[in-house]
Amino acid sequence: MKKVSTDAMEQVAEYFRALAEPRRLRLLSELRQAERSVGQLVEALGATQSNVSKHLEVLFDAGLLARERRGTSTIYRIAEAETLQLCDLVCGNVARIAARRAGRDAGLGGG
Amino acid sequence: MKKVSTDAMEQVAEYFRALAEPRRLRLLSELRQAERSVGQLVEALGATQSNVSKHLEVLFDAGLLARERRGTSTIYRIAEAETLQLCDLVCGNVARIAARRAGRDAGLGGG
DNA sequence: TCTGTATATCACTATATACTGATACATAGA
DNA sequence: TCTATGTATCAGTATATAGTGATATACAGA
Repeated sequence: MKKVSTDAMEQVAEYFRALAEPRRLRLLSELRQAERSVGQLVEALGATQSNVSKHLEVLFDAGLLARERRGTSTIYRIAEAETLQLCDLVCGNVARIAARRAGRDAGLGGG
Repeated sequence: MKKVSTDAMEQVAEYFRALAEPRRLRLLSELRQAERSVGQLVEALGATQSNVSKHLEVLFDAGLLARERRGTSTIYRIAEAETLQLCDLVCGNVARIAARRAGRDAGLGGG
């Protein structure tokens, strides 16, 4: 009888929304390897500094990233290991869905 | 050295985007218990038929739901068990982030 | 075919947000 | 203080999408 409140539903939706942008996934992918400064991430993505900064803010606000100042730089890193676990799970789901579709398109799965 | 393509990144983002709406999470929550017709879901959510139908379409397009016609009704169900696993993982993450914030607000975590 | 029911889609409005260039803010060094 | 560098934020535009009521489509029964 586990009932999920509307408020919790909104928080979960916000969490997903933070992950619902290719650029932000790129940022997580970069940070997966090691912590990085904003400048390094701008370099890696080839986007504007303003844009990267804003995306980092969204991920930080959602609780996905942690940050720390070192001199004039801000260093970002992934806040929790579970975030990566989530990305892996989703990648698996997406791959499976793509495979299912491919099978259907080829007429293998039957309908 | 696992490199993720931009195309895959967009697909994953689309997957997350499908989950980034409270109403769609409500729909998944309903369908978690059992398969349902559109009408039943309209009743359960108290939303308009047009709105529910559109959200179901988004979830279906993202590969999260399966559907089947029975007479004049369309019956929707969750396509894969992994989808629920994902929601559970995210709920855990959100709860942990909320707890971390609460601790910080109360000045327990130190900064 | 005609009627009723269930669902999907259309036309439209309102809102959110991704993006950019310019600018403000913060820190380091001379 | 002045200059340089790194980051965050502002102002403005373009686009995506959530929401609605109205309408089209699909099926069941008489």
